[in-house]
Amino acid sequence: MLSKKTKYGLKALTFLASQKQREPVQIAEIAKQENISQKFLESILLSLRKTGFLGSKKGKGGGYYLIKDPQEVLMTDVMRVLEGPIAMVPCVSLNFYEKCDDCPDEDECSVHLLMLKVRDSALKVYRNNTLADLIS
Amino acid sequence: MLSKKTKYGLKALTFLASQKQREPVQIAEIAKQENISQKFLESILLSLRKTGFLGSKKGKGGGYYLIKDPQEVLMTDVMRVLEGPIAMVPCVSLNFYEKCDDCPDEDECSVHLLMLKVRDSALKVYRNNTLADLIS
DNA sequence: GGTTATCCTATTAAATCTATAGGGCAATTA
DNA sequence: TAATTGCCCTATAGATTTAATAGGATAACC
Repeated sequence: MLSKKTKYGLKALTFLASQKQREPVQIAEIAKQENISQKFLESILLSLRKTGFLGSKKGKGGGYYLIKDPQEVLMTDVMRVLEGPIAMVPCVSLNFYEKCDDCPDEDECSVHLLMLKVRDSALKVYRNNTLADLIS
Repeated sequence: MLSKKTKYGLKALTFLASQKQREPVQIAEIAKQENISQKFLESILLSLRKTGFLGSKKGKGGGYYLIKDPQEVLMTDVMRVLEGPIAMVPCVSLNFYEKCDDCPDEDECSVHLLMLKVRDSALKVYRNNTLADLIS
């Protein structure tokens, strides 16, 4: 299940991307438009800034704005920051690999095999979609 | 993230499918071989029986056994029983559809659009894989 | 210097997941 | 028919994660 954090994060990014000018938008404005709890959104935007997706400006006329062009923002990167691993099990994760406690041999594991295929298919989608593709 | 329930369920199904004869295997035996908590596995196997994947036999010489041929057990069906919806958001789910509270219009929603693609790609994998494909 | 709006930490409420406990019930075997 | 075996079922508890809230610190701008 997709977390609310990711859902809200994606909506906020899309909102900022579809803005005519690249001028700062206040958290309150985004929260209102997208029906998101303002305080919760605050922490999400903060993490998107720290990971290089957004810039921010304090004080009057301040807010958040997109740093890169929407075409250059890959969904793989966004998803990994917001949702974490794209893989459904750590043992098939590219960026968050971890060995399973059970499971003596990954190559013999049926779950491993299946989840590898699922990961690849998801990866394909995320790699072929940028923030620009989400704007309808 | 894939739940332990699904992981264990898949392992158990694979274990039963790779059995030479189609004779009942005790819970304890499966739990030991696959490093699974026996009591937890018990409830998982029970749900797999109730949903028509497994049969069971009580008393001495009893246990669980596969009902269908492994080639006929689609991963779509297994996943939906064990893990629930294949979609990452209810608004793009085929079998567990639900409207979002926020989001006035699904067709305009960027998350909806992206998750539709992800669902389709996952579905493709699950539809093209049966229990027989998991046995290496 | 006051106003605006982001920044940051801590805390909590709720939900879900994982596992355990304990006994009941049905089938088999002797 | 009595004992044994192993599934059947419910309840519960601990742990983890998620979602949201509270409250103030900090920085920018006029």
